[in-house]
Amino acid sequence: MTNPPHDLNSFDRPSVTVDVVIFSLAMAQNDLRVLLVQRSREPYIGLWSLPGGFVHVNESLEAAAARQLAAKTGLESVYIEQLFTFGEPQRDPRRHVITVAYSALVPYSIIEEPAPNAPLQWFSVYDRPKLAFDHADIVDYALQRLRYKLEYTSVGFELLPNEFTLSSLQQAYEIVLAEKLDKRNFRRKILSADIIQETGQKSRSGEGRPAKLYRYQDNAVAEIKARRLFP
Amino acid sequence: MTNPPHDLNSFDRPSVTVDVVIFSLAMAQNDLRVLLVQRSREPYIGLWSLPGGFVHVNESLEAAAARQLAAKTGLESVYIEQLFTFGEPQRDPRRHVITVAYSALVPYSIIEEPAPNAPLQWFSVYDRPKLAFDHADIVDYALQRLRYKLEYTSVGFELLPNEFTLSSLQQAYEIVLAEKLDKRNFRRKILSADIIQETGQKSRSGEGRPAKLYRYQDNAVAEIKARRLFP
DNA sequence: ACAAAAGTGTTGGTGTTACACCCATGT
DNA sequence: ACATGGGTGTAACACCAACACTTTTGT
Repeated sequence: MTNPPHDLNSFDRPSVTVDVVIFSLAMAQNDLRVLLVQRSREPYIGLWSLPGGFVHVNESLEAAAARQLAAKTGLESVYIEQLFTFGEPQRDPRRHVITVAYSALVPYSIIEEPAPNAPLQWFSVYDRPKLAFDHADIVDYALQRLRYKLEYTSVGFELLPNEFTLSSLQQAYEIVLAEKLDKRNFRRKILSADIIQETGQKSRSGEGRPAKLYRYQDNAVAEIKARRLFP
Repeated sequence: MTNPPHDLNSFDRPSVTVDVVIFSLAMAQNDLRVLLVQRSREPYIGLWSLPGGFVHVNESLEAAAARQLAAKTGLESVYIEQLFTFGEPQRDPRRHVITVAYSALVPYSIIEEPAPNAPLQWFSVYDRPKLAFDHADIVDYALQRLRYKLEYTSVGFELLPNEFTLSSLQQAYEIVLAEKLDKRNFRRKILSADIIQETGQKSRSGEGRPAKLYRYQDNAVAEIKARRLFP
């Protein structure tokens, strides 16, 4: 989002915003969602856009991104990562605004659903409305990057609650990658990567055999071995 | 480089620069070099720093980076890539300056050596002077990224002239990765990637058997197959 | 003829994919 | 007892790493 400043002076330098692509999973709907805000003023009034805003002076970029995230979700310590900086002069029709794009991963179902007509909604990344500015490019880029990182790092765990079953982890991977994975191969690879541990508990959610619950060993997103998780 | 503006007003928003890590190979010295400029004013006067400067209004980031590159090297159409954006408020002791770091690869020996006391010099990335601001971090990051991309894309060709031998290509890889590679495996992998073609010519540089010359097929830096070039 | 660099194959090991059935629980 | 989802092993194949000698040229 690139709101106008309160004074409309034209400065001789571009200004800087952050925009945050906030992803979360809707496991029940088998869907990857992104949080969008509806613009209340020109330009692009009524269109949806990424949460974002100006970087304050003496505020780090990551702090600015975290501030946007906290403002929209109330969440503070979630995974957040710089993506890319978009600076085409015409990306904002009013004046030159450079935006540093961030991506955040919010654990599944941590946030309650907004009211149906709220100006803040979750949308499927696979079926989203027309976005303001170049935000569609930013979301596309973020998705591509998320998929890529899912394959060779352990970011995937950031989308799940602390304790999870291997099936739900696999489902998360399948939703993001938009493809089916082989159950046995998936389990072997995750287990052999040695990054999760059993909690000793079992989930008993409805029917079927209860599944072992696992915990991610480390909060840091580490490279998984030398090789990709799913080539 | 983050020069002060001519007026020293303190604005209420951070300003934006680009800094460019310009790499080139010194094949004869088996060295990877980076182009640095010596600062002529405070802060960090006398220290070396990356070529850089403010992004003009209505100028794209990539254009600003290309402008810096052309100003220092005279080169226009070389490989240039956005790396990361550094925005810690204290990275410039004067005021908040956000810099978008770019990396450029300049073909081997395209540029003449500057005069010995010029304020613009090539330095070995492995043995470089103390750098101003956070530029040492930026160079480290650029080197890490270059190594990484070398492994799974074809950026390596950007460091060589249009026509090259497999031995010189291997030498380029060895310099950047700072490790020896197996000749037979290297050749097999490059040739099977199907991204270079024989020119039909041979290099006859001094002693030894003349080597076939190859040309890179495509100017675009493409992913090489699904797998890394050198895992 | 010899020094120097170019060029060339094979083998063992490791990782990856594809694939089908039994197990524990709730109804 | 049956429906539901959890959990497990193996065999063929592809890719990778390690390794040494022959060829072509200049001197």
